[in-house]
Amino acid sequence: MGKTKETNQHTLDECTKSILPVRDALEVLSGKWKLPIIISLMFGNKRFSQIAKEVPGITDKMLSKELRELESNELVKRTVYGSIPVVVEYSLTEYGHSLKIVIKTLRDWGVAHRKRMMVES
Amino acid sequence: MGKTKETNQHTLDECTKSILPVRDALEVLSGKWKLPIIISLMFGNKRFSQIAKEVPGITDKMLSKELRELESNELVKRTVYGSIPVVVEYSLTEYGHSLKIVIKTLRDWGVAHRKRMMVES
DNA sequence: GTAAGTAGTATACAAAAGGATAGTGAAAAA
DNA sequence: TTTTTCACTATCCTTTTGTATACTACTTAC
Repeated sequence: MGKTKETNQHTLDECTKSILPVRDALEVLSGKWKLPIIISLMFGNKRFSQIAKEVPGITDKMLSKELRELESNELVKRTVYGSIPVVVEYSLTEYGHSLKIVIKTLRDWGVAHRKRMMVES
Repeated sequence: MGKTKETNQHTLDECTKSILPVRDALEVLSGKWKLPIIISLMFGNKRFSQIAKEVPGITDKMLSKELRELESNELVKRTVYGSIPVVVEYSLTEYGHSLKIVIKTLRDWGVAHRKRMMVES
């Protein structure tokens, strides 16, 4: 009786210790568009319309909203050049680049997942 | 002129090659609850109400919905024992366990992210 | 003169995700 | 006898996400 309860408590603690940081990460990264936008910026600094072309399916409204969120989380930097015509460049911050390994891992899993789905169908 | 266009086309292709698999992964994993549920099952097979206790804040409705989706993607297995009372056990499939590295990477980033936020405030 | 590109914003709407609360029916514990 | 446990489902509601379309004001190219 005591044993079982202690064991449960122990795994619950360990469980929480894993869930909380993952939840912190998800708060910043979750949604359909943030990671694709970051991936596009990993290949170089881009302007608004360039990102729009490279992230298939995104609308201007979503891109603008997501860029603002990424900027407020210090993952992306926005720089304005000149005034006529206005040119705006987006780039990854150093912190944004720290997501490289997360993206690589997720990408590898995604590749395997797609293969698996192909075989099944 | 030709050079610039070729270069752009090249990075666009590479970019797409990264975005598509990440998008495949996100389709299965995105949302607030799926990864936390999987983490809870990484610590052992569980019954419905046990998962509900270990994933802080989740409602029965969300848990039931997410478990069904995870099952249909073959990440989670649902087993019914006996009939009175009904006992249902959830477990990770082997495929579900392949997410271990994804979760570890995300967790590590989340830990660093939380530290960073603490320092800032 | 017209179209396309620059970086977005405004508006209206539909769909999906998530939250709060209550209820089911049978059994076992208080 | 009332409560608790089990594994959910039902209903209603709000918030978030996403889509579609049009618009701004200026410049360059055709």
